[in-house]
Amino acid sequence: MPRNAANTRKTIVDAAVSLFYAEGIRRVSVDAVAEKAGVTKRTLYYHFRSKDDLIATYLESRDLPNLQTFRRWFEETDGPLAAKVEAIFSHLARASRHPKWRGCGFLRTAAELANMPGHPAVKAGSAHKKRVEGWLADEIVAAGVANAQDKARQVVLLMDGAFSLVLVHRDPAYFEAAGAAAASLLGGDG
Amino acid sequence: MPRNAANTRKTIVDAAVSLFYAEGIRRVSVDAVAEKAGVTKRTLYYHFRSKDDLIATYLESRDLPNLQTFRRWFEETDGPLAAKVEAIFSHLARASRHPKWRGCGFLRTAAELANMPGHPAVKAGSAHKKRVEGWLADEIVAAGVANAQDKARQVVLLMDGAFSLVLVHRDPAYFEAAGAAAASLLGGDG
DNA sequence: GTCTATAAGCCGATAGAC
DNA sequence: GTCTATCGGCTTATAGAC
Repeated sequence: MPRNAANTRKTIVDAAVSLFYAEGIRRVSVDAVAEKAGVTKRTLYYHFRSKDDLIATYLESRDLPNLQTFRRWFEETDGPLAAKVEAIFSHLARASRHPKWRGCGFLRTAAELANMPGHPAVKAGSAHKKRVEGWLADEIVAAGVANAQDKARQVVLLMDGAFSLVLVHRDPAYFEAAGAAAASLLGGDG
Repeated sequence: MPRNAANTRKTIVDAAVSLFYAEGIRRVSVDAVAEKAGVTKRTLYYHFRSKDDLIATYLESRDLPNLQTFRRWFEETDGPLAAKVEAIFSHLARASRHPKWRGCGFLRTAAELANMPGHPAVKAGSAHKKRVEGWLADEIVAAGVANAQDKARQVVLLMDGAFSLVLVHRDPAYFEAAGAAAASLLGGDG
């Protein structure tokens, strides 16, 4: 594959994704991203205005892939709505057992940038979370369940609560408990 | 008040609490904490082994005060269990409107230290969250509601989900929605 | 126990060559 | 568009005086 500009840019973003997720955005230096991408820092600054720009690009690059993963887990599961939603939580529980799991990159970035509410990366996180909530609402409507907006919001509250508490306690049981609660409110026990 | 050792130590911890919560633990330097406390860096390092030690002390110092605030909000509210628990969420929604609000310090620290699971500060956060969950379970038992453990866990999932999503979206409505959901599962609508 | 001073290295960002 | 080289400043932590 020829090394053109778009290609180099993607290589840098991939390196940023890997390092920022693994170690946190403040802990990872621009030098480290450049080295991992196999380019010099000067090249990195040719493609990105600043480290903040790179951080925002990192999260924007994860929006669609993460949403698609949720959709796939949902669609691959047979049964009623409650079972399909609960399957998302079961997959997250399994993922959280992996030694490289570090919680939700969007939430962790918002936590690291809590003193900069208007930061583009925080906005990217907000947009992603809204997209997930909106998609869930659409699926709940499609399943003919009432109060879809309220229920979608409760599901994402449980999901992001589990992301946070599993990160704190390192105990996947919080994903299981959240999944059971989500299934229950979607009529999974009826 | 005489400036003795315990006094100096407390002054340093107070400065750390204020700065670490406002700006994040990685963003705040030891120099900044020492300056805010009105001591030199050498004095700070006399009282604390390292910055990590100071970070852990910061969170440990917030365990009891935060729990006591929750208890007070709960006890000051008249009515059934569901209303008393929902009041906690209403107070959090109000607090989150303050311009200096930055989410939950325990969750934000766990997010910043996600690559160091055994860090003493993360353990302090885990202990605090367990204490809140345990206290809620006790109150649910005392109110004679069934499945107290499961319900306490669902309440903390909703609460920490709201902490996270209000930080991302800067929208207190997530605290209100979480409070309504918590009240509902505790029989508030029955 | 608190001070002044500084070590030793990493940080984000830039200059200028080609 | 990518390179080599480096700036000025900030970082955690320590040495030695009193």
